[in-house]
Amino acid sequence: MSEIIRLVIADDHILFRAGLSELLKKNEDIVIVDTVSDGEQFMKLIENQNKIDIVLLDITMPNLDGFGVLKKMNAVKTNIKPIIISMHNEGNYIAKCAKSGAYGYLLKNADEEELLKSIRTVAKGKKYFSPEIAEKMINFMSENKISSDILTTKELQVLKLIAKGMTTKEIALQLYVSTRTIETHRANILKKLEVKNTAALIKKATDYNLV
Amino acid sequence: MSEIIRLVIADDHILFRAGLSELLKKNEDIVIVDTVSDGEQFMKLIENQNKIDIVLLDITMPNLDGFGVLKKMNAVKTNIKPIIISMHNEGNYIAKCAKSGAYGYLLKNADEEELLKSIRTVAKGKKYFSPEIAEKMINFMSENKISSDILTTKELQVLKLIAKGMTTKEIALQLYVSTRTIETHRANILKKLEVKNTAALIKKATDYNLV
DNA sequence: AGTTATATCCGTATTTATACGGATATAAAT
DNA sequence: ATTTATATCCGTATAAATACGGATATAACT
Repeated sequence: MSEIIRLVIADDHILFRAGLSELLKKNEDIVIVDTVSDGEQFMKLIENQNKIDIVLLDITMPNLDGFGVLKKMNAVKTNIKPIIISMHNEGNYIAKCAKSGAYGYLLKNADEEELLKSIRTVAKGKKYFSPEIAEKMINFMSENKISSDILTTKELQVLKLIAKGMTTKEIALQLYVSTRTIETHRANILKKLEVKNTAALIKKATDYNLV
Repeated sequence: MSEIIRLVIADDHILFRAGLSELLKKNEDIVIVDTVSDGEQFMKLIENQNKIDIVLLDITMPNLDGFGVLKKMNAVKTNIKPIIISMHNEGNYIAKCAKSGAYGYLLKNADEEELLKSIRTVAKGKKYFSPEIAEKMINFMSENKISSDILTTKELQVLKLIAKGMTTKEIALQLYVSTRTIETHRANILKKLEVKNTAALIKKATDYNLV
């Protein structure tokens, strides 16, 4: 806890910003450098002021939202580590933030302990995603698990080879059957998964984790 | 801590099984119903014995591995909740397990606290993935963010429409350009992503989260 | 001023994939 | 014993995708 953590809060809700400041102020190792109410203000801030370790970043903000900030920060060279604070708990959002360079993701109803834990973990350069967030991600990822038994084993085998980029002819050779057989399999697979062509097939198959 | 948690360990490493048993035995709310050394044994066990709440499941086992067990358990009606214990910390594995119905995922070098926490959380019917695991998943998800800039915006746009199952002709109509233009785009996309056909393209595109 | 990247378009040809309408053998299920 | 599902195969035909070879206009970068 020796090092001082310099922190900025970017959130358009005044009360939330204030409450968060008060709450963090109590900790000797954390200094609130500034608070801003939208992404543009934040970007202006970091142009002049680069002694910032962490920004607590809201997703939904006017002018420039959290995603926008993440994007711009990727372009600019900076070592400010963003932690997303959001009401959205859909795995959708979480993955998107992670990909955009977020170091953490907190729900607004997270408790103080969780908040401090994430700040201190991220300050050390490590990413932190709470078990609760992990659960959301898991649920998001495991939603799509239907239709793994509507295909026969042969069809599934063929599907996997298609996904590897093999043509009908190549598959037929490898499986020691006629190309017509594979053609029939393909037709049946398309029908069963209710798609019209290979592109949609592979999209669906990967979405549903069949390949 | 009131309720008794009935637990089975499925792992082919004798010492690990034993150690785990000893460790868990100390807790009054946990009872080790049995320990087995492979998936087949476990499946036989649950045919007769259904008073099991949780199984600690190793991924790599002889005869029938952890994935196989998860799969079979999906088919059979049971309320045994599996927690994966694995040496693999690749997000790859974790996501696969989550999709196959795992309630938790622990690394073999997790500490006692973590283990108990996950067991008790899962016993309550909630899923539990440790922050460490969450981090791996995040890293895994954000690893594949390459090549989102090797495609031009137009190419990316076309790629997304291909993934939706649209044909070259349909895409051309929608974008008010010639089919030849879309053909060229397709060719360039294939070349850039180093794939030979649509199937492999969509596979790679989804893997790398481009669509 | 010259290169590079992007987006657009075309000809010719071949290869793959899809559509439609069949068939047969086998094993499992009722 | 008959139906059902699976896996295999074929003819004919069209649609779509891929492989070559080009080209032009524009904007951006050096």
